[in-house]
Amino acid sequence: MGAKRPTISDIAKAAGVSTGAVSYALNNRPGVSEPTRRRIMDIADRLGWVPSSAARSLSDGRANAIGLVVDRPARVIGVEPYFMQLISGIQGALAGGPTSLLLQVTDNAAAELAAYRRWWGERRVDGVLLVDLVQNDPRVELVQELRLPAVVLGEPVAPEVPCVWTDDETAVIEVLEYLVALGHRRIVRVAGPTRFVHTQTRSRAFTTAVARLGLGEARVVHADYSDEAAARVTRRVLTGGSPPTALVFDNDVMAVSALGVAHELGLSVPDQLSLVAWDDSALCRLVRPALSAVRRPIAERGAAAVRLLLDVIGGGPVEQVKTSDPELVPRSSTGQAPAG
Amino acid sequence: MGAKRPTISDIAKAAGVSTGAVSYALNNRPGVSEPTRRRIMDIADRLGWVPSSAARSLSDGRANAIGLVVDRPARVIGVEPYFMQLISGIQGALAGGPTSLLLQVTDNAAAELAAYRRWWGERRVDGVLLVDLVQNDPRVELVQELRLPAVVLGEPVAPEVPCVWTDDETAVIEVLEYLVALGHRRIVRVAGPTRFVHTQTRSRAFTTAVARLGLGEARVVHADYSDEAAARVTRRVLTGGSPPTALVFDNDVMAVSALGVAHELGLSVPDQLSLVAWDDSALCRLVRPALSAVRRPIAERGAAAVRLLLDVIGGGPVEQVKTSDPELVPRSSTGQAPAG
DNA sequence: CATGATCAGTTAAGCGCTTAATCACCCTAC
DNA sequence: GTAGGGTGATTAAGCGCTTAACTGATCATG
Repeated sequence: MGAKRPTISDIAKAAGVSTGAVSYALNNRPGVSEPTRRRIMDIADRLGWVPSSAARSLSDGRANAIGLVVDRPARVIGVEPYFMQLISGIQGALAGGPTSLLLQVTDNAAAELAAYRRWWGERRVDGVLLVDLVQNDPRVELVQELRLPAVVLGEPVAPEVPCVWTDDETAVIEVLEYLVALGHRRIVRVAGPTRFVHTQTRSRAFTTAVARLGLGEARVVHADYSDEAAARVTRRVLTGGSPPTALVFDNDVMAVSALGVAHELGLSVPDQLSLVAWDDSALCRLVRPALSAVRRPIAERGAAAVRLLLDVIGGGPVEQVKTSDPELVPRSSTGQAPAG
Repeated sequence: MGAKRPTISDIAKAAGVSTGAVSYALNNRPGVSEPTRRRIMDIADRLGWVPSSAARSLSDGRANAIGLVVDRPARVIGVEPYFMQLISGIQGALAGGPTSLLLQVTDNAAAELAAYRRWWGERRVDGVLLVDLVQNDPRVELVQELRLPAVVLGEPVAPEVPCVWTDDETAVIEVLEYLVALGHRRIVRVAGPTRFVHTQTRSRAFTTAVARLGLGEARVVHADYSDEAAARVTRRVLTGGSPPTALVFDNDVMAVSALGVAHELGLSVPDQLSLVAWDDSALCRLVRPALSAVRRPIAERGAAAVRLLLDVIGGGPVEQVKTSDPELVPRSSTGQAPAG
């Protein structure tokens, strides 16, 4: 009916006890007899009582919320399935609990820092999730300075920072070995921006593996995850000297974009050119030929990060959690290297 | 440095005034002299003071947050650029202000209702955004019962419910006329689930226009926005009796999926089959042939909805805001109908 | 039978902020 | 000289909940 929200004192009145007793009862703490507790509980949910988060936060200092800020231009974020999958995973781990997710999308790093600082100041969140770490990331410094519980989604940065990571290096190697087995020797990696730590990690793994496999000099080019940049870079690589027979991308959007470029250049995929996407998604399945991709457990990462964060907030130990390994899903965009 | 968050009483102490004075000063209300106000302000931001949202909510009853719950299966949500664009728009309108966005992704309607109810009970949000309305939507009833300010993103449902809507009907007509001009007469609409109001709105417009243009009986088939369902439905339609020469989809993912099916059936797009997507996105640009699409101002909708919601929360009048019109972006997936 | 324990509650302070009510001045006006 | 009127502040109550400290019983124990 009306818009009156019952408070514990309404319950207290109805039960003929003090508000203190009600609080103890509802929080399952000792101090009230079993029958009284039951009576209070009954009244509480007959009245449809829900604790006021503001009052709770104010008195116990916990916000029952965690924050995520995503700093990628709107242009990119719309296309990439990555974040929505991540958010799905996060919600999965949050479901049922008292904790909510505060989301912010910004388009510059300064705004992101400001958001974290504001949330902290307002005591709006108990902790935050950090994604897309860059070298010497100022956010890491910030959360440490503020003593704001945080979990890094990506790769271990320092032993005192909890994180959830995925073994990308092994996956890079697996992809390379797979391509080499198909006869490819000129393989170019189309990576994301250099500043991201995960870009560097993968590039390092790539370079090392290329050397180990005796493929000559490793070639890595960079784009910004957008289809436009990827198209530009791919076009240049494919029309330059000693063009590669296989391309490995850092996300799915860029790989799909490259498919268009190949088409435009009259290169048949996979007969003349093989393509591998990172981050499998419906996108990869949807296009023709369907893209071979490295599937990472994105939702799992999100869920694990949330669990870890809630742990850390609860005073648990700092851990570095490893997710299940990425796996290569071969589809129709990879095949034998062209002869000669 | 440390993790001590200053409160107004710290400021009061430093300024040698009462906390009341500090509060008046920081909120720009009368009751303090200009010099004192300035002094207080200075101290406040030297100390890096940020108001505690919990304390504020508790005392003034406002949460400074709005909520959005999206109820689509994780499988679908990851692919569709729609929501991320919507969220971008929402954030744009929120940026700079004191209001944050609380997001929840669920996979069933009951959980969605529960989320709204909980947020209301916890006084966590000042208002909510409602998307994907269905016929006689229980959420509308709920927010009215709770007197929870809400803005519907979609179509007007009732005069007392504020909403932001886009003129889909005209767009449907425009698309049809465009296709008819290209010589198409057998046009099938591949729609989203019937339960959504916007599906019905578009279907009605489609049926009416088909009749008016003398195209015989209107054909509408339904899928659930996913690529799998779209592929299934498209396959059936294209291999059935009197196959259409043009298909109009209710989102981008389904259209892309249909492109794959056409390929699989050896139908050349656009020579033998024309395809139109709803909701333009990078997806449409990325595939070959690039998809003709109806572009809707998604981010604009989000931003307008937020502005309206903040208005309503502030006690403003209930309005029905119309966004700019959708526009057809012709690309390579539409062409002359095949002869005969 | 006095002495602790134990149990079931109550009281009241406090979390950080807003705001109505009050107060102490100083200034005009009659 | 005193009533009235602004200013520029202070006081204190209250928002809804948690929790340490306290109160009164009831009950076993030496």
